[in-house]
Amino acid sequence: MNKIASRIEGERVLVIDGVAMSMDDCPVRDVLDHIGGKWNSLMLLALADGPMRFSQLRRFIPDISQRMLTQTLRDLQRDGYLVRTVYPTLPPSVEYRLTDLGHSLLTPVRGLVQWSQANHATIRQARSAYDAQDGKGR
Amino acid sequence: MNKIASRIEGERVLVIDGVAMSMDDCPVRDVLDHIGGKWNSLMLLALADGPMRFSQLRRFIPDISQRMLTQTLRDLQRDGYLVRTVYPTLPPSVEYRLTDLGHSLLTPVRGLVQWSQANHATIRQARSAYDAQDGKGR
DNA sequence: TCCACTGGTTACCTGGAGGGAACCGCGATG
DNA sequence: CATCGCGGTTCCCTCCAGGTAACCAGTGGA
Repeated sequence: MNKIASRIEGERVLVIDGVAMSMDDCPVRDVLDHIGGKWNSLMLLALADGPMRFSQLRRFIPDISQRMLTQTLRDLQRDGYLVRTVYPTLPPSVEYRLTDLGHSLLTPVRGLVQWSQANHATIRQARSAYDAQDGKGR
Repeated sequence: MNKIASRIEGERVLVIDGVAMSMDDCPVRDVLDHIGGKWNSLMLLALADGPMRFSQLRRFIPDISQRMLTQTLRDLQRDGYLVRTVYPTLPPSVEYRLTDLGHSLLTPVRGLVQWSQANHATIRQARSAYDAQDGKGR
């Protein structure tokens, strides 16, 4: 059996696919929880091909509220995905630019984006099929 | 400018990286919101190398509550990532098995998992650096 | 004089994700 | 007779992500 839920040196660990995954201090969840926010991955994609200013991002993603824009940018900055630079012009302009870490995260994120676009129709189909049989035979 | 926030045939669309992303009915968010749940991606990984039964999964992922286990499995089944098969034994045993769609989703998910493990240390470092400077200079 | 734009902060509120615990029928086991 | 494991369902509660709106200082333009 390849699957092991055990303790290695007192730490609870799952071994899946031959890869150890810690449950107590899971790096995967630690990362996924943050980029899993409503706007985070979209923000990374928005900054993919060049830095943007605050109000530029605001116009680019019209659905985001000012509060969530600030918060999302702060979160991404805190995790080191982007840098915030203030230029002392009048009025001061603030530039957000992806770091190398941010750019490298884009690779797996794009993988998921492409998969989503490729399989969206299939999923919608599966959903309506499930809902239909759920309604009749239960 | 590569970035366009516009309307194509009345639909609000972002063009990022040369790829059109719908905002109104976004396939990416539609997928990411579902696999972004707390247990969903872990569940896919747990079923990666073979089907498992309900209580087998329960023991495998001890932290999940019975309620969330059922709900997560239903969600994944609804989206077509896995199939639920009841064997009329006594007591009836229920098997959960990934579909081809589920397996194919594992590819990009693994990409993210690997990235997370590779860059976890860097991120934690960035976080504590941010928190430290936030404390002093603000 | 009044408004708009810059880049935010703050207070308030709500919906829903997720946790905990009890309960279910059935059969096997002690 | 009681308890365990199977595979759930149901109710209740808490917490927080995220939305709305008001407000801020400073400057430029009509």
